[in-house]
Amino acid sequence: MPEGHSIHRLARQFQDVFGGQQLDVSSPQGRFAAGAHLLTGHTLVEALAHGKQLFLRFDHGLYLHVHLGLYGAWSFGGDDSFTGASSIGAPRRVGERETGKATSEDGKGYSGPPAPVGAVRVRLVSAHGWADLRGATTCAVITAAEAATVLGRLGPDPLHNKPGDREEFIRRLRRRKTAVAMLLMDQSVLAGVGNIYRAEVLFRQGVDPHLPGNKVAAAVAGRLWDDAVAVMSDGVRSGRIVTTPRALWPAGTEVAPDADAHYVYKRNGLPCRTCGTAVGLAEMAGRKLYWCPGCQSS
DNA sequence: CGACAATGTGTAA
DNA sequence: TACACCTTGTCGA
Repeated sequence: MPEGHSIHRLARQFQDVFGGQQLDVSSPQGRFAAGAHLLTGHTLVEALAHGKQLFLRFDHGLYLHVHLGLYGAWSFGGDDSFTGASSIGAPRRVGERETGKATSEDGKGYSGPPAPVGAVRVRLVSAHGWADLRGATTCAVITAAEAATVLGRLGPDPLHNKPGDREEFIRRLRRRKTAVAMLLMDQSVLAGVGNIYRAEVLFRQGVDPHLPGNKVAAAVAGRLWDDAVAVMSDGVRSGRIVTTPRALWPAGTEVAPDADAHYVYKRNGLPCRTCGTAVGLAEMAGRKLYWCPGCQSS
């Protein structure tokens, strides 16, 4: 999935290209036909992200709630005014794999959305462009009260970093005996972090992933939060997860090659970029955990 | 072409 | 702990 940075980019994208506009909502695939009927003809007032949850609020008080899950994605297209409204560089796709690649119906020749390709759960159409949702794990029309319930289950989001969030994260992490690597993926402890960010932040802070939450020093927990803020904010800017510094990329390179973008994620068996120890791989609660046994021991 | 894995989560056993 | 969800890119035959 799309970790939290992708969802925050999506919220900005929806606000930019559809905010204040009346939308035609449909479900070409059919599975969301009832929900689409509740929203169509209404105006998008606000797009919100918290962690990996996305909420689109409409003028009659109902919300479209979307969670992309493991492989959901939104794709976009439209005329020049639609593309120009986007503040995130108008990617044609935001989700499991972002791409800036233009599609054939883009730009000057735009004459409405293309025929749906594949299983399009939701299609939003404005006067100037469209958005298609595929593969989401959650897609529902909910009330304000229901949205509040979803938000209430989530921990602080490093991409909001509101006053008190840092302390709240430290409290939630340190009151549990579960391994810190599990807790960083627990959305009620920290909202928006997924498998890549958890591995990379633990490495960058030299924290043993197996250390119980209640054994993580408060200062160390604070550094985990601060690093998540830094690295995820960068992800919102670039649309990619890059956790290595430029010094580790080939000389003269401005953009990190995929092979050099991470310290440990999917680098099992390869030498640690810092100490040379082979990067480890373990299965933890059904997810792959990558770490450096040399740099991250306690 | 089929098999499989993937930035995730909810539910059942 | 297992698997259901049900899309897409990648890799091997």
